[in-house]
Amino acid sequence: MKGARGKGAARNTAEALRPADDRKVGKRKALVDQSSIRKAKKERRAMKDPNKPKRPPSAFFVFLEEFRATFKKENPNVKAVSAVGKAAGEKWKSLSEDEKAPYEAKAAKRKADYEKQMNAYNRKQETAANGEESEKSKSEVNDEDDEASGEEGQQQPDDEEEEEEEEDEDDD
DNA sequence: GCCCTGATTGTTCAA
DNA sequence: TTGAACAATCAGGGC
Repeated sequence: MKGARGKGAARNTAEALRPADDRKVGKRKALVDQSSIRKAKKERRAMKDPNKPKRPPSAFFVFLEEFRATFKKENPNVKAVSAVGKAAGEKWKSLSEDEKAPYEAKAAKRKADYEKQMNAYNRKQETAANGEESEKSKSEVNDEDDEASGEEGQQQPDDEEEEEEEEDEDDD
């Protein structure tokens, strides 16, 4: 992970629907004005579970991954992500349904994978919650003599979901 | 030095 | 139903 991710632009989905020229006008300033929003976002990110599976890329993002490599090769001097994003967006729109199909297939696959991971994640969460609850009731029973017992008891079932998907590259 | 921004589209989730 | 958030990327700029 690169740590700070630029969710700034994407957050303006409504704005994103507007012409680019509209959008680039003092965007950052406006956002800086919304410091409270930023704060909230920060808090949200802070409390976000790092173990939670990341959202799967959409077909466009799958395409973008590939496009970036190509774009870099063809434009080694252009480093701005905004340029890549713009170019990718234009190219994406120019693609036919047929050309988009493989990316959509990949995205679907990733999505399926994501759902699996989410399942496992949710199960883990439930198990943890249950463990906590039983732990709570246990401590209610034990009341005051547990101090020494430690937390070894709540060993989570961890990786029962080995995620052995192994990417069977089926595209064309 | 750390954190945020920009630029894009599609998907997901919450209200 | 609608709209916000987030997924990747990384140079550059602000504080």
